[in-house]
Amino acid sequence: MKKEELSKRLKEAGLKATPQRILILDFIMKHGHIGIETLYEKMKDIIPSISIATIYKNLKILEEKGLVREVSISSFKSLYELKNLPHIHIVCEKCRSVSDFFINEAEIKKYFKNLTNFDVNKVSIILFVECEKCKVSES
Amino acid sequence: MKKEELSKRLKEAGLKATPQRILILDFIMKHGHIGIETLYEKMKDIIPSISIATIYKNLKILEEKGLVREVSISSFKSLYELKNLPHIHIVCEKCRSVSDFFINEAEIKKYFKNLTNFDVNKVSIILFVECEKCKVSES
DNA sequence: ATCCTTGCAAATGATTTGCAAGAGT
DNA sequence: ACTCTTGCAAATCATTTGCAAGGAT
Repeated sequence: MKKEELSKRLKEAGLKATPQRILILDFIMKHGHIGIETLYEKMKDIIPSISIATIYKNLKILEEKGLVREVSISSFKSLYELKNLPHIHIVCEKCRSVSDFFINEAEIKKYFKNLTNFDVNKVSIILFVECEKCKVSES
Repeated sequence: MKKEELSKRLKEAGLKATPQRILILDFIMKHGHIGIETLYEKMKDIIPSISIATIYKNLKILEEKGLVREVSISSFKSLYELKNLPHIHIVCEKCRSVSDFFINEAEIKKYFKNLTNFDVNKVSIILFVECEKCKVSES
């Protein structure tokens, strides 16, 4: 997604398209998910004057406007991701990498509706596994 | 579960069975899941000298020893629960109540193995719904 | 008796806030 | 021009740590 598209998305959400916000979205997009500290470090290279308070404020408002989602995993710091395609998270317990697995959301909701009898609005699913890389590098 | 049983569990984990620890487990058990601040408030009624640092230290060590699990839900503070029967969390988006739904873990793992092709060690599943109470109290 | 745990206070870390200057529409 | 956003510094809130005294085995 190019800057213009991100800019457009911001304006549609009623937010001004500042370089800071575009860059936040851009980095989140490139990383899939990214933590605040990492975001701050990377943004400093491009906007050296950036303040971490600005990042906090923007992540908050971007989440309120529905552009970004916070990902909470026990014993991890919060990560942030674009609210695009529905997916679940796969966490490697060895190397602590987090990756996305895209899903058919309706399908999953149906499965859980079936199981629990609740109409599910939203799901948050994390699978803890050992990733391929770690399996291979095992002695 | 009675105090003696909790005390036994602590000793089995190689921890001393102090009143503070027993009370922490007792409250977590009674609440299903409880946050640190609430735990602190409730414990003060029974052990007025309790320090919140003690609660932090103990939750940490209880988690390390596998007696307790931290539950992370976006925009919630961490909750803690006993590591007993496998279950998933159902969160009402209206009243923000959190409840447990007990599952057949093998079954769920099979479902996701089937879907993702990963051998799943552990799952963390949160379903966001509107609970019965909230549905009823809707105008 | 020994070692672990507690409670306190201080230290650290994370997040939020107020405000004046600057940038986007 | 007007309003929203930024960056800074300070304030607040959450979590961790060191240490001396007390408690569990």
